[in-house]
Parts: sequence; structure tokens; C-alpha cells
Amino acid sequence: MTRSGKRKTIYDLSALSGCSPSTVSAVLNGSWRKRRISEKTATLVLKLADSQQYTANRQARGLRRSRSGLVGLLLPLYDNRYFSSLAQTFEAMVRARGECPIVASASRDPRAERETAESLIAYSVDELFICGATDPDGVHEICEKAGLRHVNIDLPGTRAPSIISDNYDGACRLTEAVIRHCAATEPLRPEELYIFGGRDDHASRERIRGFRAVKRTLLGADPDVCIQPTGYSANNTRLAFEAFFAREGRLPRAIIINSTINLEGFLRFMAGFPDAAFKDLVVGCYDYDPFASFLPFPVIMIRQDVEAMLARAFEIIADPAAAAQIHLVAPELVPPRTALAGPLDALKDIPSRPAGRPTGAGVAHPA
Amino acid sequence: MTRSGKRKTIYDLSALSGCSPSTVSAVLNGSWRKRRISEKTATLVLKLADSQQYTANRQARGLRRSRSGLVGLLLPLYDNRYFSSLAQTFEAMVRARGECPIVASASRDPRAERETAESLIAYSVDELFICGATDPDGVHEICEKAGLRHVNIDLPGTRAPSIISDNYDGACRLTEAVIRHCAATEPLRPEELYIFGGRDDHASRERIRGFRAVKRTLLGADPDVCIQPTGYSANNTRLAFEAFFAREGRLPRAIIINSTINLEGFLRFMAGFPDAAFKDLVVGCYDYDPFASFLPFPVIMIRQDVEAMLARAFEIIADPAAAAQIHLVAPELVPPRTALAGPLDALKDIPSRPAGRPTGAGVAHPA
DNA sequence: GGGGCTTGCACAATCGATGGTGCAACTATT
DNA sequence: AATAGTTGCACCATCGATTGTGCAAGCCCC
Repeated sequence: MTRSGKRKTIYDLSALSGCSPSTVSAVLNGSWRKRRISEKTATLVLKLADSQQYTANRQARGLRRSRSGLVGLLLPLYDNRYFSSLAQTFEAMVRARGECPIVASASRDPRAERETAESLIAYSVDELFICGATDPDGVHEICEKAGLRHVNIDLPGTRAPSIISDNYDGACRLTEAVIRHCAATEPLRPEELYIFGGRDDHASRERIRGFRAVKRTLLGADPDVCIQPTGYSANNTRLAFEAFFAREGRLPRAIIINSTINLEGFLRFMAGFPDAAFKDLVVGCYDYDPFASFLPFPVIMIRQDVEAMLARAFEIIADPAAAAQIHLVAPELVPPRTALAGPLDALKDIPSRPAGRPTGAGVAHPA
Repeated sequence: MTRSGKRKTIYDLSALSGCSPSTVSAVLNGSWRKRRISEKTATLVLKLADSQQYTANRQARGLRRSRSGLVGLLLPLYDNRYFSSLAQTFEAMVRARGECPIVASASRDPRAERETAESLIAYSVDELFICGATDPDGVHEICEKAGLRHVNIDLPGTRAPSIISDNYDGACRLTEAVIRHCAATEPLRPEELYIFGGRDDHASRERIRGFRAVKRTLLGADPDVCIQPTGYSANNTRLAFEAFFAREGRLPRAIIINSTINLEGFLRFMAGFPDAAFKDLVVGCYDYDPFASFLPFPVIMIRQDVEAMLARAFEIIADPAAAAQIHLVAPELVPPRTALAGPLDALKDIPSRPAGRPTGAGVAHPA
């Protein structure tokens, strides 16, 4: 094992190769043809860099070039399948561009959002994708002061381009799908269909608007009491369901749930009852989670098109003339019991030799 | 709106305040008492820094101090609840220490792992947590050459301290729980209990070892054919179940599944059959996912103690004398239909005014 | 009033990489 | 052979913050 310790610098390579640090630098960053360094010198330096395990110090380079190669993603949180798949896809896309993704979460707290943005700026990120921020305009202001390109995703701001799902249309389709699913048994009455979860943000408002519009159209009425925006907390959602149940002695026949986080709150409620208690329930839920799709009652989900949103966001952030307007991306309605492929399917798995003998040829590892 | 553009530097503040850049620097990094800067000057500079929205350039600071303030986490992937909760918890812990978390994923590919580690080193991360790496020793070598403190999590290496779950014990308890659950109906025969998923890594081996040990003890036999390590791909897992079903005309009565990723493969298989086809199935699964816990058949899960593992990892990485040994952390057996609290429960939710009138006081937003 | 001590700060080198500029040593041209 | 043009590289300032060191001004004391 070679000695542990310090990283090599261009000065080390300079000494070893006998040429100047600037020549080494030019060779290593590819600008050597432009600087008329001879092929021979370049080869020598490159060979040395390889044998010495040289890697450039990105802080030094970033300082000099005032570009860090870092691309930031500001997220509310990691721990649900919508945001984790977003992070996964973001990372793949940034790496594909040869840059380094840096993801940070800010808990949907406007102050944390601003502080996190400042911290990312302190590290000189080159671009910032602001996702699901409670106060996108607050973050915008900080970005603008720092001269940092940025776009909003998932929740729109008024000062920067925003790429969001068409939440209104998604909610319409979701609500309609739930109503039709119920109608197969017995027509749904307006007071039998509730929406839980979400808060006073653009997405929740649009989803509630779609919910109400479709409900009014298809069911003829749209009582206010059916709107229960319990915030984005699982526990508050559980409490809301418990309160409802205590009051009504039953659940609604059909429930639209604003986020899988709220659906987790519903799970907490479920734990107190046997599955049989939910046999007639129909649920519609914003955001897709493969396991949620297979719960013991029909769960119709809306999958936001994370790949399309991010692809669009990358286009827009690259356009210096992009206006502070909203770009809608259509989400996808996912029927119950559907296991969609996700970003992980893009990763190749390395098959391993099975520990036991597989019974049939190639069974355990089909091509 | 203030003009967009450049960030302020200590030189700007120097000019504005009339004192030298080094004085400004000392004031802003807190070393000013030691440098005998007067309280008056300090106050002046701090006020200026505040009004000018100054934030230090971390690249410059990092370059000079050869510490970046970045703490790295190398993950196989983001997009399942085990790793996403790990990322979530990691981030909270790093921020609590006043540093900046930087998470990167490497797809369980040894080459990508090494390259990603190199990239993190290029950004001068101060510490690296290597989680679930296929080749931890390969990453170790790179870290050592760079003089970078590091620990392994989730999968052990031989060259650095490793904090992992007690996979053997967890598998024993899981297998036993599944067997007992089945026995309530009718005693399980050895050939009715399979294990699917995982590959030839330490965790899979330990889990299989525990599985076999308990099976042999409780069921008296332990046929090789019941071991099906189908890798960590959902699709390969689906194919394995389809092949099994095609061959046997049924599923095993009870299945242990090595990872929720493999369980997702099982979902893909499930999608082709009605729920009724699985009414007698009992599943045990490594890693906890709240939605998976509520599938329409009993799913007993093992939750790895992410908080304890990370807390231990932070202790160990801080100890310069830490040996390259394995530290076991006990995982938790989670009965079917259990909705555990997660890292998100630590986030306070900001309640919003409900759009509709809540029927009971405080129902939608209980304290 | 001169030596010694403290106070309060400025100066300048440094971290590693970059890129504009300068300049020898060659080659080509007339 | 003198001039002009090319080739191949070295020199040095620079990015922004940090930190060892130096030093003037003020104070104290005998």
C-alpha cells in the first residue's frame, strides 16, 4: 500500500516532469493544444498524472474560474418516493453532463430554504434547482443577488421560471377516476367523497380546485366540509382521520389524498383497524408509490413526470432569456395495483452466483 | 430589487469599512478576539457584512484551510425508503454539526463507487461515509491515498471501521417470525419457505446464513433450492417469480425477501394476479417500508436502525485510532401492518388555514 | 524621558489552478 | 545574413480567505 497522506498537486507533477506548473495545468485541463504544448510533453504529463493518481483540486479550480461544477437541488425532503426518485433522476442527469450534483433539503421551512440556498451559494454552485419550496420567491431573491441561475420545480414562484405538474388536470382525472371506480358499485354521493392533506400552496390549491370542479360536475355538489387540508404531516393526518372517525363512526366512501406523506398518516390510522374495515374504501392519491399502489383497497395514484419536468428544467435554466413563467407538465394516472418501472431500472444489476443450485437453467438470473 | 450580480468579498467590506481585508476576515471568522481586533471595529464590520449580505466563499476558505466543511455520503441509490431515510437522517446530523452534507450515489457499481469517491475528494470533503458499497476496500484505498477519514456503513470492508446491521440476528428473528406466523395456520414444511433477492455481498450472506440456521433448527431441513439470490434488480426478481410460478404452478407458502427492491419485483409479479391469489402468503422482508407493511398479506419487516448506525459512525469517524473492525447494530423486527414514525416526523409541519370549514374545533389541526 | 509592555491593526505569503503575456530557440523567406 | 514568423514553453498575477509576523501608537514606570 502506498503511503497515506497528501493529495498530489500540479506542483508535484511539475517537479516530477520538469516542466512548469502552468504547462501541467494546461495539459490536464485540456487546453494544451490551444497553448501550443507539444504532444510529447502532454503525453509525459498525462502519464505522470495517471501514475501519481492526480486529481485536480476543484476548490482551487472553482476559485480561479468562478465556476464550481456543482449543480444544486434544493428539496423539501428525501424520504418519500416522489422526492427520492426526483433526486435519483436529477443526479443521473447532472452526472451525464459531467457535473457534480449536490442535493440539500430544507424541510418546507421558508427560513431553512433561504439558509440552505445561501449555503449552496457559499459553495459556488453554478445552477440551482429549487424544488417544492414553500417560498420560492424568497429563495429567488437570494439567488439573484448572487447572480445564480435558478428555476423552480414542483411549486411555482413569480420571479423565476417554474416547471410544475399540471395539478389541476391531474386532480380532475384523479377525482373522476375515483368517482367512476366507486360508481361501479353504487353511485357516489357528494358527501361521501373527501380530500385530505396538503396545505395552502399552489399544488394543493390546484388539486383542490380540480377536485371541486369535477365533483360539482359529476356529483352535482361540492360541500366545503369535504375539504380537509391537514398539512404535510403524517401524524396530523392520522389525527384528522381519527377525529373524523370519532365523529362520524365511519370513514368517507372515497378519499382523495394530497400526498403520500398524508397517506402515511392514513396508514397510522389503518393500523388500529383490520383490513376488513377498509374493504369498500376507494382512495385517490397524489404522487405515486409502488407499494401504496398495492394496498388492500383500490388506490388510484397520480405519478408526476419527474423525468420530463427535470429535462424541461435543464433546458430552461440554460436559456438566459427564460421568462418567469409557469411551464406545465402532464402527470400520469396510475390505476390500482400497478408497479411502474422507476429510475432504478436504469441501473444494471450485477448478477451473482446463487448460493444454492437454481432448479432450472438461468432461472434465478434470466437475461 | 437590488441589482443582480456579483457576490461580496472581504475586499468589498474592506473598502467599505476602511480596514484591511485581514481584519475583515478575522472579524467574520470569529478569530478577531484572538487577533486583538477592537470590539468597535468588529461591530462595524459585522454590521456591514449583514447589510451587504456577505457570505464567505467556501471554495476560497476551503482552499486556504484545506478543509471544505463538506461531509460526504456515498450511497448505492436514493430511491427506496431505507436509503432515503438514511440520507434524510445523515443530512440532519451533518447540519446539526454545522457542516454541509453532500450525498452521491454510485449504483452499487465498484467502478462508479471509486470514481464518485474521487470526485468527492476532488471537492475536498472532510469525511466520507461509505454506505452499501459493493467494493468498500476499493474506495478505502482511494480515501487513504488522499488522507481522507472514512467509515463503512451497511456493508463492511476489511480496511476501515464498518458499522453494519446485525444481519444474521435480524434474519434469524425474521425467519422465525415468518415460520411462527405460518404455523398458526398449519405447520410449515421446509420446502415451503424460500428466500429471494440479494447477491453475493456480506449482508446477503449473513441473512441467508441466519435463514438457513433457523430453518434447520425449526423445520429440520434447509434445501438449497430455497435460496434464490436474484440480485438487487426489481425486474430480475419479477422474472424469478414468474419462472418459479411457471415451474411450480404456485408460489411458496412463505417468502423471505432480501430487500424492498426485490419486493418491488414481487409487486410486478403480483400485478398479474388478483389479491386473492396471495391470501395465504406470508412474507418477511429486509428493510422497512411503511406502505409495504400494509400489503394485502402479512409482511413482517426488519427495520435497520439508521439513526443508531449513523450516530455510531459519527463517533467512530471522529476517533483517529479506530480500528478496521465491524460494529454491529441491532435491527428491529416490525410486525405486519405497522406504520412507524420516520425522520420526517422530526420536521414540524406548518399548519395552513383549511379551505373548508372544519366540522369540529381544531379537528384538522390538532395540537 | 527612555525602555518595556500592551493595543490594534496592516502587510504579505499562501492554498492550487488558470490564463494572459513574454520570450528564447527554430524555421522560413528574400 | 538579416528579417519575419512559428513553436514551445515559463513567468506571474489572480481568484477570496487565512494567518504568521511586523510595527506604530499609546501607556506605564522608574
